[in-house]
Amino acid sequence: MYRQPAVLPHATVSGGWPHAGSEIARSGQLDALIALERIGARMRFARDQEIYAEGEPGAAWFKVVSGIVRISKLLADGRRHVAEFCFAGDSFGFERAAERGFSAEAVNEVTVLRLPFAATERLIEENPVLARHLRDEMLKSLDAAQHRLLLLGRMTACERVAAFLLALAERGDTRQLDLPMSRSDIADHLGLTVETVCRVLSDFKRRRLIAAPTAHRIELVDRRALAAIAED
Amino acid sequence: MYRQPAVLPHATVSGGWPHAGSEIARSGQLDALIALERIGARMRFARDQEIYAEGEPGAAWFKVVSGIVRISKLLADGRRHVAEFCFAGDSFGFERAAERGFSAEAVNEVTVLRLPFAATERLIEENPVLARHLRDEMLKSLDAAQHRLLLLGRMTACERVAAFLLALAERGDTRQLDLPMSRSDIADHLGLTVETVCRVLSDFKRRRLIAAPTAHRIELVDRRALAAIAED
DNA sequence: CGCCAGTTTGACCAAGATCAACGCAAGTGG
DNA sequence: CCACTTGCGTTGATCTTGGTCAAACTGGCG
Repeated sequence: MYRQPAVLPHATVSGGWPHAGSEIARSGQLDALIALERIGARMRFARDQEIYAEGEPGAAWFKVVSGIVRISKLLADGRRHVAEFCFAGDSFGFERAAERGFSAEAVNEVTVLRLPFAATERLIEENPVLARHLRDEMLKSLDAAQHRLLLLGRMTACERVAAFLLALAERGDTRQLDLPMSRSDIADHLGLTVETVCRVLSDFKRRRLIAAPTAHRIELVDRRALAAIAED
Repeated sequence: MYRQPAVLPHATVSGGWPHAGSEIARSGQLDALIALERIGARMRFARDQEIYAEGEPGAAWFKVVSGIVRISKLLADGRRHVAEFCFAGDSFGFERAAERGFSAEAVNEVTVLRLPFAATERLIEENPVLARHLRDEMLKSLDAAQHRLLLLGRMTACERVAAFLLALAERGDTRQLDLPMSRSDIADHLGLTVETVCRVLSDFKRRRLIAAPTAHRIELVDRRALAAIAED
């Protein structure tokens, strides 16, 4: 559901198409990242600050350097939909339409690399490795979206929450994970209500699958059982 | 949610990045399609025949020439998830993983263009327009997936069915549309059960929003009302 | 200390799932 | 040509999951 953990400068990026993680192209991919670093501008955003808004023209795509970015959309009647949480190494904002269909906000303190479309386009002409890297990023997003489609279309509340926790754990890699996002962020991401998310978490606590010292720090006690719930 | 209608040889394809439909690149895009036609193999599939299976290695991507392709996945416990219906002009099967995560089957009589990854890779080197075309196809898929994420995450059964009908209508373009796929295909695509799909359709009939001479042919009587239900 | 936003819990409700018939049209075989 | 089967589609009765509404709790922070 979520992409590999990767800190930007030393990112483990995937190679050829369609195989991920091949060794051959790795150095080339690193070149691509260095090239991007040259045309990109680093920017910092504070908690809940807007990186771009729905409806804006949109002249650049982004790469998360650190922190978490929330890609979301507000419906007319107030319902909100959080399409994605982007972690360090993830790319976002390469949408097709002339106007942005979603807004991007910082969940916590965030640093991103802003990459203008025009400069990227130029860079691609002379650097085919970058084109491949970009394609790979899109495929990662696509994969993630497909996985989430399954989650939202066919899984129960428990399954969704379990899958969410496990996905986060795969990034943070430790069994102690912190969720900087609010419960309603999580709910809007999983297609549930705040109350349901709370109840499922409480249920997991009662069943000793997780422990929660604070609301935003969760320990995965019985990872195997969680995996069994999330299955697939 | 769904891409523009497009018959392959005369396809209206979109241009630069990220703007869709720009006139400038159209002829170039046509070149790309002609180039693809050269490396691609046309294949026919009968109703319910498998184009590729979940777990297969996957050495090619595809473009639908005619007919409808169903991209789906079967869960361990029997639940099924239909990720996408692909219509003439749509591309599918460019997944990142070494193994296919979904299977592709023909919904009705289907013709596809099979495009091996290796040959595509080679063609891209010498034909940057193709690279752009491919990127565009991926962005289309991504857009579609995002839209469906919203649908599955936040919309009611009525809203889903209305949106589905309208999306189909935009492709077929007439008010008379036929749904060659079964009710359970539709249900598994919308994250509902067969019964719910039936009930909603019956409800729409009762409210004179649609008429249904047969189960697989539906007339949109009050498109405006349907649009109001689907909203957004 | 008291306020405020976010979190948690409980009581109740409704949308949609499940279970069970039934209808209907297209085969199939006698 | 007609009984019989088979696979969808439709409808109804009932149940469950998760949503809604409301209230209590918690932890920062002025």
